[in-house]
Amino acid sequence: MALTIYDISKKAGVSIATVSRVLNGSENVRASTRKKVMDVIEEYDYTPNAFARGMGLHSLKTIGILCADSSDLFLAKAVYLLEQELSSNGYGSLLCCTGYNPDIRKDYVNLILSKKVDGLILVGSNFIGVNEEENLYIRECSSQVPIMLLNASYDCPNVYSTLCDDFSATYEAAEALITAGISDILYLYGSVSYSGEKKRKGFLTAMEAHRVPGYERLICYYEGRTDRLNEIADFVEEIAASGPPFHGVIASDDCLAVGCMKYANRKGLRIPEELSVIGYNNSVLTDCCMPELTSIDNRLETQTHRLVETLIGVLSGEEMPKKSIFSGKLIKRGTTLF
Amino acid sequence: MALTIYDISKKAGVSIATVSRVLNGSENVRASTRKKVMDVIEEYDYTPNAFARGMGLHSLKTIGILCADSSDLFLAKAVYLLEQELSSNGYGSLLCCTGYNPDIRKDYVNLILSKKVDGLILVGSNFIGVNEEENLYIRECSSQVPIMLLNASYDCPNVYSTLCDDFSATYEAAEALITAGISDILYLYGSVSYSGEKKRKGFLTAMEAHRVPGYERLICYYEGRTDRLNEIADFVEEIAASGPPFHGVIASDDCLAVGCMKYANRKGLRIPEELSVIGYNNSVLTDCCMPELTSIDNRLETQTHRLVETLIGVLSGEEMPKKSIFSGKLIKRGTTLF
DNA sequence: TTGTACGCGTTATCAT
DNA sequence: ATGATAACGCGTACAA
Repeated sequence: MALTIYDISKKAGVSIATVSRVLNGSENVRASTRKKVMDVIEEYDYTPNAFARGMGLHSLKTIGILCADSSDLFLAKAVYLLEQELSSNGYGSLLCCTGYNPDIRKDYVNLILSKKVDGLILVGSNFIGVNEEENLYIRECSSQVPIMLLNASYDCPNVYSTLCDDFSATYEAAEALITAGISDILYLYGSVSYSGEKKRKGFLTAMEAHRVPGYERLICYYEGRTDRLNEIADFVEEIAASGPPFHGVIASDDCLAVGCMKYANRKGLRIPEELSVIGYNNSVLTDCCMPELTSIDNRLETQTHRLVETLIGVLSGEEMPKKSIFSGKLIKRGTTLF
Repeated sequence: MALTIYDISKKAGVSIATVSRVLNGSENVRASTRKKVMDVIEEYDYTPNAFARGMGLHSLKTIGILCADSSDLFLAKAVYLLEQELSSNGYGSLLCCTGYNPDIRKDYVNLILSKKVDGLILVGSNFIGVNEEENLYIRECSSQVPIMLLNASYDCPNVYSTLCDDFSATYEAAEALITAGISDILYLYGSVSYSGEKKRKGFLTAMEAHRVPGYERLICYYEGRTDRLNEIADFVEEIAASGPPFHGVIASDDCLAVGCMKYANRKGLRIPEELSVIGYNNSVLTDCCMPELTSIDNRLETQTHRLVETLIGVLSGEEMPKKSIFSGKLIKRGTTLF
């Protein structure tokens, strides 16, 4: 059986209150007493019982991390970085993968909240729907613990957002293609989430600004799983067969972009001479295809760092910015002419 | 302030013991009483305090998941699958990424153990070192909670292993290449872990069995990060420049294999005509390169399912197999001639 | 500076 | 079937 604070207090010849004070770094302990207690603690390798401690402190120093699918390249990296940041701040990470069905999100949130986490991080913009009523569950739970949004934004007390300016990043990517002489651009997206909509609007705003006619017909939504590259290629092949021609592609995700490259490869289209491709997320996939994929970097490391920094601040009772926005960056590689 | 079990018992006009019985699905409650209590619980949306509950049950129904880096393709998928399995068994997942430095592993284990998890899953074979003393920390902590190894094996009470027969899988891959007429094979590996050594031995045993001369010079260890594909390509380029020629590659990881493909691409080598490549893990990377990568599937889904099944059994006090071994499978794609 | 005593919300044990 | 009560291990007023 593990030792309790009572055992330690007895062995050290002090009261449990003193042991507790030593444990929690209180100033009001004589140095000699502290040492006496510390010696016993170390001798017996004593660790306070986490449950009892959680009960007293109303916290186990644990943050809930919710994401749709932690095996997704982008989300996996985000989860990893968050865990690292939290860990170095003394917090544990309770991971929970919800899948992409928005209807059951609420259940997962309640589940993880029932575990008494100190805060909640929602990773990925698919936690924020387009219409208000989808997001009510967030408003509800924000009364219990601070909610941190990564790659999304929602205006609500006790909800903090960290995100990339996906609108501008996509706008600039589209503009770069147009400037390079390519204005028949396929815009391929795979989710209608918060950031997904920002990207799409960035694209169509750029097309409007440059008065590109008929661009709407080349805005296509791919519903399937983004890790099925061949199915993505099939999808693009259908578009190419039935829709207007295109010589550029902007995808809302690197996977979709690589899927396009597979399509091009099947058709013998040369990249970037006959087809320019721009992805999103600047993931490891950008390196593994030939030529290497031009992609938009959303500064995930910067975002996760800031997010956790903000969270720790909130938990310490400090006033923190409700929204932190970073700008994305187009990383130019071999799939574009510029 | 959240309601307590006392509040509920008062409102329902019963004792806290009865409320607790209802909560925990005890049989010894009259149906009418149960309904009465349930109504109050639902009306006030009562949830038991997790800390107090943990204290009573000595468990918060949480499993610790340790892995080196959850953003690694293979590990990320493993973590995801484990979380799903655990979740559907009513367990939460406390994730902790340790990095690849074995010296600090022990600290992480103690840290996560101090959070009172019910069990520990060590994901990836790099938790098991080649010499016994490296693994002592596992022996120590196995007295506290059951330890589950994914993709590794270690003989010790209360430690359970689930793994793929990497030796045979690699042996067969090497044999397949040799049978296809390619016996000058570069074996590229990136870790000296438990499974890493099994793979390597599978390779060299196959080479011995087929009496391939001088194969040792083509067994190469890449020390860098496996997500730096261009650096891998640089590394292979050096080997090609200074070492004996090779017309086949077997890599211990898909990333390394794709790195080789990048090298081939730089040199204008045709795949598979001039260079055959076989990867390991059958990850999404196999699809994103051209041609698609032949790879060894280690049946991760099967493994994670069995691992959690075993863990749940152990936690329920059942007798469970100490070791579950599945056979790998060579998934043939475009980077090999067969 | 140190100790006592209580509260935290459960589950478990023993009566009834 | 139900209730009263004792742990569980720790933090913390409050007292000394």
